[in-house]
Amino acid sequence: MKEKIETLLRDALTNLGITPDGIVLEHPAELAHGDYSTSAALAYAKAAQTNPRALAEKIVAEISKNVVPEIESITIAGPGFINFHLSKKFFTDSVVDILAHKESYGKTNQFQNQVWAIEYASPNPNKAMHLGHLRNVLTGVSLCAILEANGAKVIREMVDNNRGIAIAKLMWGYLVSAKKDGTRVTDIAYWAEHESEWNTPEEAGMRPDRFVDELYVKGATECENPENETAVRDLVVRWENKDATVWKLWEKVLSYAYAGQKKTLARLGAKFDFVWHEHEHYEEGKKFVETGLSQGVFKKLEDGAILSDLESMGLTDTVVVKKDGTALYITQDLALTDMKKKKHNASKMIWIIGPEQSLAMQQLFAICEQLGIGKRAEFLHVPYGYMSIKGEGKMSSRTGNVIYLDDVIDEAKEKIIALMRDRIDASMLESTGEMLAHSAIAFGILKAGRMTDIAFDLSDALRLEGDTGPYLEYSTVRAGSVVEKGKKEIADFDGTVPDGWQTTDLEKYLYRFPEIVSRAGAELAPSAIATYLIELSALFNAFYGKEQIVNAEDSTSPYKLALTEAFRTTMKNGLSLLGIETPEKM
RNA sequence: GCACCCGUAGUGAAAUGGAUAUCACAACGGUCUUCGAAACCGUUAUUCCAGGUUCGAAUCCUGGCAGGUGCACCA
Repeated sequence: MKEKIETLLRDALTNLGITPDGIVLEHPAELAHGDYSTSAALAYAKAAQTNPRALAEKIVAEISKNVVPEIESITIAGPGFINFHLSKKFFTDSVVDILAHKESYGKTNQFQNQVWAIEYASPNPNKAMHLGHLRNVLTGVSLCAILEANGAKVIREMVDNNRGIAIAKLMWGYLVSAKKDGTRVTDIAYWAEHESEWNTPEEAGMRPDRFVDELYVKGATECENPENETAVRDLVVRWENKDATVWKLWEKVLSYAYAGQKKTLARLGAKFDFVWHEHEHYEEGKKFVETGLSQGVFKKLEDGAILSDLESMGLTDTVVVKKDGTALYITQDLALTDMKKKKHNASKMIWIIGPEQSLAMQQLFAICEQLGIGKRAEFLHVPYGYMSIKGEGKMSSRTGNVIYLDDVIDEAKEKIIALMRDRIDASMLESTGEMLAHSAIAFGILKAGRMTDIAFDLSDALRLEGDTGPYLEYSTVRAGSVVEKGKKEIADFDGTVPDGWQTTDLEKYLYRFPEIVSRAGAELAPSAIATYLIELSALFNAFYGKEQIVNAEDSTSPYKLALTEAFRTTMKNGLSLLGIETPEKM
């Protein structure tokens, strides 16, 4: 429809002797101003040497020579805006279209035949997931869904940083403090022979991630004592030398970490096609550095460290290998990027990572280009705004100012279940509570612009009224039960506009959904979806309040039901692009 | 010092360069014997400052001010 009107405008302008170099056609903010609006008359008035309103009238006269059935009327308003009002039939047809497409309504093909490899989440396996991970995971889940809806083949990836000093601290914490009888053991050989004397998370009565979290903190604290720190460093060295006993211990603690993270990630809707484990590629990076050195991409400093040469790329330099010859994050990222690219043959590679990594990301991309791993334009860092805890300032795991994700979800769930207890079947409480808790938290984060800093307020995130996930879910579920009640009448809808029907604002919004999906994809903006869903729900709830939908006496009732079902379909599809599932009842 | 991000009602947020800046929370006042009140209807209140570009600026540019982040051998 949009293209159609644009063509009409372009032809009209050409006929008037104006060469249009671009036409702005948009949905006016006010529905009363029509369905599409253009400012072309304002923009081209000067070129036409006339005033905007006069030009607008000429354009309208020109367009009116053709009969377009979808356009009911064209009006001129304000300083010279031309407003297009679409016909009742157009809206009814769009409702029919939604009902026909169901789950696929809203899909576009703007990224057809493109492969996007997206890295997100990547929590370190020595800690339980906390609020600091939240925005990353939710943004990633949503963007993957949005890109898929726009036709891309999406590969979801995570990097598991499973080696190094932090993991060694966790191993040490487990060794010295997880023994069932509470005694302290530092001899790893003894552990290997008497594994069953150590607690499992179940035996300790803890969730595995929290078990790990506690042991890591214990290990980190122990390292304040130089003697212990030496022992921990020794673990790293022995691990790198593939000492079988150390590897056994390493695998043991990691298995607990993975078990915990897997659960939390699943609760947030995060799925992965590939997990890259650091231990499998961390040594590869140095080869790239050596190649780069011989090609003159890098230079060696007097102290032995190897430095980038990025001045020509407009970036500050960074060390790629330390003076002692050991690797840095960027060293292995070179190898990893190369591996990812070769594996997926991706047209676009995306890193969803916090904004503080911005410079490091640009450096990585630039170096990859210098080494011929890929072009800078194929790589994209997608950052997001900071999140602070309201009233407490920045989150810090060091100061113990940590809020665990599972606790937040559980708290929301408890509150929701209390509310639903009398209303729905007991067997559904758990799963519905989980869905709604997730929706409250996910929507609370995703409705904000991606780069907007958020002050996370726990009580605000657990809210159930207003601009919230549960509000959207409630609207959708309520629509569902109306449709259920009128399932006989809905069959009477014949796809035509009922007599005496006045087009509703709800219809004027429903058909825009695919445009919103397209914009969310182009701008990598989940918030575009979120904002649309709030507006759509408000329109449905107002419609619901004003109209009786199921009414045997009312000849428009079948269409109202069809409209309600179209709303429900659009909401479900929209929510799923935010990673949010809709329950049947709540 | 340099670079990047941000600044919108009391609070949290929205707004592809468009018309009277939108939504929610909070506050105040209404609406359940009738399809689900987690809802609806109404009232009050907002673009950091100064220039500039433009027919038109919360949005773009310049300069301030305030906040955040990063800047080579940490992860």
